[in-house]
This record gives sequence, structure tokens and C-alpha cells, in this order.
Amino acid sequence: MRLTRYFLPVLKENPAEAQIASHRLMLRAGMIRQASAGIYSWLPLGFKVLSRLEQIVHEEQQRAGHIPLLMPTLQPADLWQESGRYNAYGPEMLRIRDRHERDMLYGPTNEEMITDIFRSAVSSYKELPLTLYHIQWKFRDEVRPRFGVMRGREFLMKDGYNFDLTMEDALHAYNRHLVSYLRTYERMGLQAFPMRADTGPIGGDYSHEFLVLAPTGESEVFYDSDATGLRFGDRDIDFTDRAALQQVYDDWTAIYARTDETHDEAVYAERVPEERRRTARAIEVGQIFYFGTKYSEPMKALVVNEQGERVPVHMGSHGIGVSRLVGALIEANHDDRGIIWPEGVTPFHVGIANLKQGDGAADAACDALYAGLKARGLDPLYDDRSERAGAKFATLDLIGLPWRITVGPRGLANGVVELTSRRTGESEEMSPEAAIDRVAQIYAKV
RNA sequence: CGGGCUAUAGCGCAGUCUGGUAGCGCGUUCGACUGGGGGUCGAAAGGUCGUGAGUUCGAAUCUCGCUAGCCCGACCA
Repeated sequence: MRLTRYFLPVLKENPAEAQIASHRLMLRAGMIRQASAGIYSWLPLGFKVLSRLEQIVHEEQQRAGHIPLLMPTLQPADLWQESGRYNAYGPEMLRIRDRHERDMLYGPTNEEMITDIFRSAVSSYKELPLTLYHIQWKFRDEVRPRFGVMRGREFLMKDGYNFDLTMEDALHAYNRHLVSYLRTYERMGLQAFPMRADTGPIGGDYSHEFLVLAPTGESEVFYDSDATGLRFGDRDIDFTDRAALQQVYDDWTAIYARTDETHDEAVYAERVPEERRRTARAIEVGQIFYFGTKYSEPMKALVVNEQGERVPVHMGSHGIGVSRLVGALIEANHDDRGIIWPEGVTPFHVGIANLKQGDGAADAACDALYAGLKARGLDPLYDDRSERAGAKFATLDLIGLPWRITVGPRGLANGVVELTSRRTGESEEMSPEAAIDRVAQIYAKV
């Protein structure tokens, strides 16, 4: 993409309403624009990152054997009356009435709807196990939205629901989600820890939250410093291998890591040596639940088992806050000049800064670089504005592309361009061809 | 939902106390000089001062209502 043909409304000054880094930087980098409290338009750059996160989530869910579908944002109230949550949910649920005076709601989650879909189509244990998920906008009418997309009212969430015959099967689904989530966050360049969690208004008795350490996080967490050494890495997991998944679950949950909601001083003191105890703030970016027959019983989601008995299915629900992750990524990856995207989620792979727009040699070199990068399947952003070097560097630093190729008459006289890492600031001079190779190499691993 | 605050040009703000018909910086447009970290000079465009009523000869400014937004707390993916 050529910057002069893109839509990137960056701000030089900080908007007054933005208190935390991610909110401030998303506004300044032209990623989002507020439409109303806690409701945002996603401008092209933000939309690109959001779409990239969606893509990673889709890939990892399907790798785990989960099936995508798409349910509506607006739901009929009667489903929620059936589960008993229509009255239980409170004013956070946005209630709407249509022209026929029918009570509707903008879905804050989809347990009822998915259970309705399931029960109308599945009646035998032979069709289990089944895990369905979607990535869809949700609405929770927060009293006090804040921190940009980190705590909006409208938010994009991946929510998945497993249907199993037995608790053992459902716990295997639980482990599948735990492992697929670990993979998902690592691909995004984030280290997220599973922490034992309260089950909250959704209910149930088996739950972990995934938290990313960040000073602006809303949760206080207590953990063993050994947890920060955990890496999922490139392990190629067979998601049907129960023992292997259980092992990952055991490895990751053995180390003490809890939020303030479930923190237990006595257990903490007993299991974690004093010098390894850590307290920090963290952002919640996902949560998994096993809740058994909480919805399948009242909503009659029954299947016939091998003995010919009709039994309620065991369910769980599993969420990843996709739009919130954009904020979390920035909280975990920025400096005073702007965002620093991990390679796995960057909106463009590399920025090209032409330091003398209109100069024949510089223009030609940039055009060749741009074409060469595209030919290698890369997505470059070419800053072809008639701006001075400082302005181009500032813009590219702000929007956080992890790599920049700087092209100027001075280097071109020696046949070189400069490849600079946004994260370390280190640069290296090399031929344009070598720069293309290097960037291609970097992204081959992502 | 309790407490506090704000609303003036795309963004950040001054002007409000003491009423007299709106200003600064950034950004934008045009021209020139520039060209390796938001450059310089010159010209220009852009505002029903959130909204409704009231007071007044006259309201961004005073009074009352309404709306929207922000901060702290409680709540929350």
C-alpha cells in the first residue's frame, strides 16, 4: 500500500480523553474512532490488525477441531427467559423491542442461542463430541466504559461451545481450549498465563482466565516467577491425544498463578518460596469454562446415550476477547514513540521510507523495493508522501511497523538501503535485494 | 449507580470570574525555499461557541433545564 492512497488519519497530539497507552496510541495511529461511549469505528489500520487476530483465532480453533459458524448479534428474549438469565442479567444487557413489540436483546454472549441450535439438530451421542464457535460482536452496556477498546460496550469476541456426552469428554474439550488458547496468544506475540478463575455470572465450576501482564491491567495477579519462563513453543500437539493435552494442562496449571478473585494466601505461602512470589497487574484476554448441564438441563438439550437414555449434554464455553486483544497487545508492546507490533500481528510487514520523494533514483529504488516485497508475498507500506525524513520516521514509529527500510540518496550512492528494527532501533545497511531477502526470512518464521 | 468535572475550528487549548459579536498552537490548502528524526518563510480556508429556554439594548460569557463525554469509586471479557 502506498501511504498517499491509504486512509491513515494520524494525530500529532494526544486526545484528551485517552488515559492509557493503548487507547491513546490507537487514536493517534488512526486505528479507531469513537462513535459513542465504548463504541468504536475501526479505521483501516485498526481493522487490519483486528482481522489478523481473527484469522489467527480461526486457524487455531480449526486446528483444534472446532467448527466455525456465525450467530446473530440480535437475539429473541424468549430463549433467555427459558434459561432464566433474561431477568438475572441486569441492566448490562441491552434490551430492544421490535415493531411487533417482541422483546429482543443485543447478545452479550451466546449460550442460549447455541444450545437452541444444538438441541434442534442433535439427538444422538453418535454426533458428539461437537464444538462450535464464532467470532461475533457482542454488547454489554457497561456503566462506565473506558480505556478505549479494552473496556468498550461493543466488542468482538470469539466464543466457542462444546457439547459432550460425559464430564470426562467435556474436560477434554476444556483442555483442547486451554492448549489452543496458549498457541493462539503465543502466535500473537503475547505471553498469557492461565489462572484459576471465578465462574462469574455465566456460572459453573471449572474455569481459567488467561491474563497478560501489563501495568494498566484491571486485575491484580499473584504468581510464581517460574510462570514467566513457560513457553508453549512449536510443540506439535495432536488435539485428539487426551493424555498429551492433560499433560499440557498439568504443566501450565501446576505453577501458582491466580487473580485476586481466587488468590489464597495460605496456599501461596505454602507452595511458592518467598523469593519467587510476584504481584502484578494483568489484562484478561480470555476465559474458559466447564459448566456441565447448566444450560442443557433447563433448555432440554438432550441426547440419547448408548443405553438408550435421554441425558443432558455436558457443555463448556470458551471466550477470547478479540478486540480487547488489540489493546492488550499495545499495552504490552509500545514505547514513548508509539506502538511496536509483534511480527505475527503487524498490519504491514515493513515500512518503506523514501527520504527524497521526487528524486529519480530514490523513487525508482522504492518502487523496485515495493514490487520486490510484494512479489515475495509481503505486505509493505510505502511512505511516498512529500514529507521530510523526520515526519516519515515519526509516522512509521507511531503506527509500529516492526521493520523499516530507509531509502535515501546518501545510501543509494553506495548502492545500499537501511533496514531498521522498530523494537531495538538497530539498523544495518545492505543492498535493496538483500533487504528484501532479510524481511522475507523474518516473516517466513512467523 | 454514588462523587467530581468538561463541552469554543479536524486535534490540543485560551477567552467565561468582570456581557460588547471569537483567538492561539498543531493539522489542512496554495506558493517558495528545503530534504537522514514531526524544517523555514509568505498567503489562505475552516467555528449556528453541545442543546433548549430565560435575563439583557446586546450572551461563548449570567440563570435554569436537557444532552453528550471524561475522571475516581462500585461493577465488568
